[in-house]
Amino acid sequence: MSGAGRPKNYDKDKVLYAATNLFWEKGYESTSLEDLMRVMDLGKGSFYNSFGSKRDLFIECVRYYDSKAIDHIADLLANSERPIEEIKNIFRRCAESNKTAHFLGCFAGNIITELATIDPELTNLAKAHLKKLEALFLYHIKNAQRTGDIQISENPVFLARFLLNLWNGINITRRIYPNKKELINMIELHLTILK
Amino acid sequence: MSGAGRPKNYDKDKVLYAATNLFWEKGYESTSLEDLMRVMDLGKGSFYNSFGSKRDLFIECVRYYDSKAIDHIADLLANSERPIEEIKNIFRRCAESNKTAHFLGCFAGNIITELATIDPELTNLAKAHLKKLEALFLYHIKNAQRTGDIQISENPVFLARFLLNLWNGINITRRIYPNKKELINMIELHLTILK
DNA sequence: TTAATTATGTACCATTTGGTATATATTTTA
DNA sequence: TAAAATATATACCAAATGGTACATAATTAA
Repeated sequence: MSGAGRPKNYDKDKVLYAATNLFWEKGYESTSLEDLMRVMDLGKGSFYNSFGSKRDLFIECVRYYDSKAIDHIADLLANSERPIEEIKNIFRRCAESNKTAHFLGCFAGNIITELATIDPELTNLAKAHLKKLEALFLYHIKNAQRTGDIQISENPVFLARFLLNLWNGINITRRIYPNKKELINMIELHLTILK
Repeated sequence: MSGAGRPKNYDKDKVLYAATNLFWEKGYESTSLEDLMRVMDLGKGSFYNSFGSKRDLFIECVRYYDSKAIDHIADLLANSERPIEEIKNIFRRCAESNKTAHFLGCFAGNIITELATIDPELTNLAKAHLKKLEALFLYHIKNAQRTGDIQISENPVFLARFLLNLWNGINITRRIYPNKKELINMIELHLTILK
């Protein structure tokens, strides 16, 4: 099935997941190869044979995260009877995160902030992710305006970007105020626009 | 005037300014001592004699930036006849930044994002800065509600945090859409709340 | 059963990192 | 003018960095 040669001794999905979580926690530069090899449980030989370089692995991790996260949210919204309410609940659940999740923030937002002036290619991967998120918002806002689920007649492009900015803002604000009490009212105030 | 000993050969304000700009551009970890010594035009001897360590210098830079930036905005608002309009204009001017400013973003937001899970002490300096910014918003929102300059009766604490989140969101959104056209409508949509 | 193929473990490496030690230079104070 | 005090320049350093070379192990195809 998988051709000749010694078989891989690890589960690709598992090591990618582990690496992604580490990059998420520490950022790109502050994650060392030693760290990566430890959490992936891989030796140097396997690491470089399989992933080429730290940078290549990072790219794979971002793509891995991108597809998983976007698929998840797309499914959530596609299977909801009131997608706008589901979008609102996604933001509300942000406020209810535990401390760890608050301090981790959004993987894509973190990458953009760390690498904006340092590595445009890596930054673009993260930008593309957030643009997909915005596109999901836009799609469901347009639908809701058409079906009458929301009454606001504002340009849906602006509304989607408004939500993207709420998302991005929370990524920083949640580190300053890592608890529901301090976040939820600010978030609800944003959501009053979507009606 | 300044006691015995060989006098310093550099302007403290200038080297601090140069170091701050470099940290702003590259972040904490990605800024090397070599980089710092170059932009500060200092040798190793002077560097360590005067600033102790890279980390100590960073702390000085954040404090330096914090006081300058907060003083500037506080003055702007204190000297305005309609502080709420001035706040709105601050956000509008964000949208009008040049590409460089868009990619640099907010120094404090960048620090929080890079160091949230890595260095709580450094992160706290940046958090304190953004809390001061929020406090300025709050002060002038309360005033405007009292004088009738704005009519909205929403809890001013929530309104101030709403603006803080707009600020934080722009820090990331501006990297994705680094131009006025793509930012201004989203920003204006936020500002419609403040009336 | 042997050759081809792929994975793994290990020893090694050049570069860069933040930092120290120390000799020397320049100033003020006594 | 000598001593004390501070600044600067330079040589040096240990540790960590990402990465390579290569021998060996494990599998399949011929």
